[in-house]
Amino acid sequence: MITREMILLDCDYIVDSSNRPVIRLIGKGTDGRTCTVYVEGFKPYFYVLAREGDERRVAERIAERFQGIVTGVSFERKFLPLGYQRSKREVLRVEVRVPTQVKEIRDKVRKMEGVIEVFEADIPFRYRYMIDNGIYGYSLLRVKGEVIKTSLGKTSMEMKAHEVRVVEDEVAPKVELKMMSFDIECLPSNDKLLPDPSKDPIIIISIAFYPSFDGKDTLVLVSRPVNAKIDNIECFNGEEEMLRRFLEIIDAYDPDLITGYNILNFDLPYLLRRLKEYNIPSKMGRVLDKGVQLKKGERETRILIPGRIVADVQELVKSEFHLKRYTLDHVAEKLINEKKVELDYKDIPKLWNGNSNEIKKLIEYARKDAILPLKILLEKRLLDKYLELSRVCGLLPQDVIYGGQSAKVESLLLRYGKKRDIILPCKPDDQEIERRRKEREKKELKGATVLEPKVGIYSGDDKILVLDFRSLYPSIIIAYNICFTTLLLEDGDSEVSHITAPTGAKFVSKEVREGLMPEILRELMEFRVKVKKMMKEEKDPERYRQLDARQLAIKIMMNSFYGYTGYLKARIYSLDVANAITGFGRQTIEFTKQKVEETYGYEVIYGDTDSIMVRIKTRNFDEAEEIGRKISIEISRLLPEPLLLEFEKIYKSFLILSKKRYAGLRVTRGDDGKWHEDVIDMKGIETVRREWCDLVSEVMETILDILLRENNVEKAVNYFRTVVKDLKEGKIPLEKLILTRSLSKLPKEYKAKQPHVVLAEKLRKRQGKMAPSVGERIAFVIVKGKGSIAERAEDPEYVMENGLEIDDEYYLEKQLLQPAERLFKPLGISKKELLNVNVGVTLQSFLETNGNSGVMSVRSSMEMIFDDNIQVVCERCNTTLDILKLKGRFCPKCFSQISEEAIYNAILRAILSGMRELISVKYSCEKCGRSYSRPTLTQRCMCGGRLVSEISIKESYEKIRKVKPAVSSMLTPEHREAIDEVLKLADLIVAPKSSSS
DNA sequence: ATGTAACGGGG
DNA sequence: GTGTACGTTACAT
Repeated sequence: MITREMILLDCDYIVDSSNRPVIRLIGKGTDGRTCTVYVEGFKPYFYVLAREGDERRVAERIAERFQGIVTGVSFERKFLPLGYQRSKREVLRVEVRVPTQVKEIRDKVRKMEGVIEVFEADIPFRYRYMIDNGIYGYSLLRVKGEVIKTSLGKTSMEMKAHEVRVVEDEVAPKVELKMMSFDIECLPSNDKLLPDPSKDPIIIISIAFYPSFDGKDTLVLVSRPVNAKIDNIECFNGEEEMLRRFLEIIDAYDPDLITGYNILNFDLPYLLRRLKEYNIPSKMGRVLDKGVQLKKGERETRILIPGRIVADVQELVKSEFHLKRYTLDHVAEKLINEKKVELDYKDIPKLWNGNSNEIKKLIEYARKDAILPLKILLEKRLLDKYLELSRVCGLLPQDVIYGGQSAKVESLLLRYGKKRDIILPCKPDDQEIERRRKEREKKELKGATVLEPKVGIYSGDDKILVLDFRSLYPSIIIAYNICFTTLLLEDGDSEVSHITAPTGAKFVSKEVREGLMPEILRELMEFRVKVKKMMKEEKDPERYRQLDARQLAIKIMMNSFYGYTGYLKARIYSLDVANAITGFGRQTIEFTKQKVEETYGYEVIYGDTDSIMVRIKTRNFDEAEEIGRKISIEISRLLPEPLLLEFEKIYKSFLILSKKRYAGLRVTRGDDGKWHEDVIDMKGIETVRREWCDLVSEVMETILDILLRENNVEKAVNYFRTVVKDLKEGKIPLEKLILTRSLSKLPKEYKAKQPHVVLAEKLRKRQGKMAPSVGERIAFVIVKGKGSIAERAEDPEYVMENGLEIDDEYYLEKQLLQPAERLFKPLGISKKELLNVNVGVTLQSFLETNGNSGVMSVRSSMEMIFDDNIQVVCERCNTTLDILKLKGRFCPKCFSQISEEAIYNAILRAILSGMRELISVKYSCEKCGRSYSRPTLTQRCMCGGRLVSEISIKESYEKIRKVKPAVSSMLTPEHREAIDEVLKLADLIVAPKSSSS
C-alpha cells in the first residue's frame, strides 16, 4: 500500500470483466510521473420524484420492470430545486449497473405511471463521481492504494485506489506540464483545392516541445529521405513509417498538452484520416483501450485525447484577443512579433520535389509553424486562466477550454446542491425549450439600465470619474438572497420573512434559508478577496501570475450565474429570478445616479449596468481622486452588503458618442506619485474591422489620439481633411488601401457578385494558371472606371504595374466617411464640414480654442518620415510646406506667421517616429550568414550555427540629423535644446555600432 | 426592421 | 458517452 499525490488531468471510466464500472483518474505528480488510478465500487444512479404516497409502489414497479439493469432503489429525503421548500421530500434513488443504462431507462421511467419527474439523470458518469466525492478538475488528490499493472495503462504507474482524498491547497503545487505543438504539411494532388485527406498524403510533421525532448526543442519528421545535413529532422521511407514514428514520439515524450494552430479543424482530423488509411489505431492518449475521439459538428470539431489536454491556439487567441485576422502569420506578428517563414503554399509540391535547399526551406517552414503556436501559448500564458477555471468550477481542463458557461455553473450547482440535499432537474428537452421560448416572448427578459449619455467631448477642467459596482449581479444575488431555491411560488407563503424585488417576485430572507446561488457566490467572493489579498503579499512573479489567473477565474465564474438563470437550456430556468436580478440592478444604478446628483451636485454623464461616469470640474487629479473615493465610500454605506461601489478610474478627457460607445484617456498615479497619461480605453468604437482597409484603422486611431490626448477637435478635423486630400491626390500608399476577402468556392457558385469573386475570374482569364484558387485570400483595391464596385476590383500588383487610378470616391464614401462621421457627428461636425477641404478653420477660431499653441496641423507622423522632408501645413491657406524651404517663419503663399511651436512639433514628431524606427536588430548566423529578423526558439540557425545580433540605424534618423541645422535658426533656444536632447539620446542608443547580446 | 447566406482558417 | 449543436457580418427582402 502506498500513498501518492497527483494533479487530476483527466477522468473517465471503464467496465471491468464482471460488467462493473471502474472510475479511472489520470494525473501527474510533482515529480513529473504520471499515474492512472482505478476506483472501484462507484455506481451510477439518478433520482425519481413520485406522486405523494405512491413512492413505494413506483419503486417496486421500477425494480421489477428493469430487472438486471436496476441494482437497487432506495429512498432519500431531498429538497426539490424550484421554489422555497419548507421541508425535504421523499425521492427514489435508482441505482443501475452501468452508466449507459441511465440513458437507456430514464425516458421510460419518466413516462411511468405515478412518476412526476426524473432528476440528475443526465450527468456524465465521471462527473457524477467527481461531484459526489468533491473532486475538482486540475486539483490535487492524495491516493492511497496499491500499485498494479494492467493491460490498459500507459502512464508511469498504475494504482488501484483504496481511498482518494482531496488535498486542500491554497496555491496549486508546482507540476510542470509537458506541452507539444505540431503541424502537418500535405502534398495536394489538386493545387486548386485544399488537400484531400482521403488521398493526399502528409509529407511532413513538425513538432515543438516544451520542455525539450531528448535535448531537442523541435523535431521535423520528413516522409522521404533528404540529401542534406539538417539538424533535428528524421527521415522516413513514406508516410506510413512517419505516422507510426509520430505516435511513437507522442508516447515517448508523453505530453500533457497537445497544441498547434487550427489543429481542431485541420491537422488532427487530417491526421486521423491518414492513420485510418493505414489501419493504424489512433492511440495518442494515455490509455491503451481508447483512441482519439473526434466529434464533428456543423462547423466545429471537438477532439478528445484520453489523459491529455487538447488546446488549439487559434481558438484560444480568438477568445482572448480581438484582431483583424486570425491567420498564424498575423497573430504571431501581433502577439509575439514574429512572422512565419515566407513561403507560398502553392510552392509546396515544387519544394518537396526540389533540390536540397528547397526541401530545407520547406522543413524550416514547417518547423516554424509548430514553434509559433507553442510560443504564443507560453508567452501569452493562454492556459493559466483555463487551468484555474478548472480548479474553481470543477470541470476537467479539457472541458473548460472548450465548453460554454452553462456547464461550469451547473458543475458548481450540482456540487453545492449535493452538500445541501438539493437535487437538480435534467436539462430541458426540445419541447421544454420551446415552452420557455414562448414564455419569454410573453414575459420578456428585461435587461440592465443604460443611462442616457450626455454626448460630447469632455476635457480641460472637466474630469470624468468612473465608479463601478464590484460584481454587481453576484452582489445583488447575495444581498437579496435571490435564488430559485428561495423564490416564493405561492402567495400563501408570504407570512415567511422575505424580500420583494422591484419586479414583484418574493424571495425568503437569508435568515430563513440562504439560497444555493447566494451561498456559492458568497463563497466565491470570499475566496476572491482572499486570493487578492495573497496577491498583495506575493513576491514571486510566477505565483503572482497564478493567483491573478485564479481571481480572474473566480470573477468569470461569479459573473456566469446571472446569465444562467435566463438561459433557455439551463436546468433551472426562471424568468422571475433573472428579472429580479436585473430589477435590483436597475434600482441600484438609478439610486446611485440620484444620490450623486442630489447629495453632491455632480453631473452623471453616463452609466451602463453597473457603472456611472461622473463629471467634476477640477485641474487637480488628487482632488478628483479624493472626490471619487468619497462618493464610493458614502454610497456603498447606503446599500446592503456586499454591494460595493468602487472608485475605478479618472479620465483626463472623455469622448462619448452614444450608448455603449465611448473612449477615454486614463490618468494613473505612477510610482513617483505623479499623475501620468495612460492608455486610451475604448468601448464600442472600433478601429479595426475586417472589412476596413488599413488606412481607415490608422485614421481612426490618429483622430482619437488627437481628440483625447491633444483635445483638439479642429486639428482632428484638419487631419482628416489632409488624409482626404492625400487620397484624392493619390498620395496614399497602395498597401493601405488593400482589402481582402477569401474565395471560399468556385467563382461560378457565387450568386451575388462580390468584388473578390469578379476579380478572381478576371485574373483567371488574364493569367490562366496563376489565378487564385479556392480557399485563397484575394487582395484587391477598387479602381476608377465604369461598372459596379465589384467590376472595378483590381489586383494591387496589376494596379502598380499599370499605374491604374484608385477610386478615391469609393475609399472616401465607403471606407473613410462612415466611421469618421460616426466619430465626428456627436461633436457637432457634419459630413459636409469634414469634406470641405478648402475651407480651413479660420485662424481666428483656431486661436480661440487653442491659444497660440498650434497654428499648423502636422501631417501624420508615419507618413512624414517617408516624405522627402519634414512638412507642416499652413492652417490659413492649407498649403503643405517643406520646413527646409521655409524662409523665416512665414508661409510663402499667404504670409501668415507660422509658430515656432508648430515647427518644433513637426520636428519632434519626426524624431519620435524616427526613434521608433531608429534601431533595427537583425540576427544572423555566424556560420552561414543567413539572417533572421527575430531570434529562433533555439537561438540557433537552421544550419546549426549560433545567432549573433546586429544593430543597424535606420535612414530616417540620418534624415532628421540633416534637417536639424537648417531649421534650428527658426526655433527658440528651448526648442532647439529639446531637439538636441532627443538626438543625443538617439546617439547614445545607436553608439555601439556593433554589439552582441 | 428582419431573415438568410457567407465566411473564417488550415495546405 | 447519463453531454450535443459557432458566431458574426453582409446582403437581400
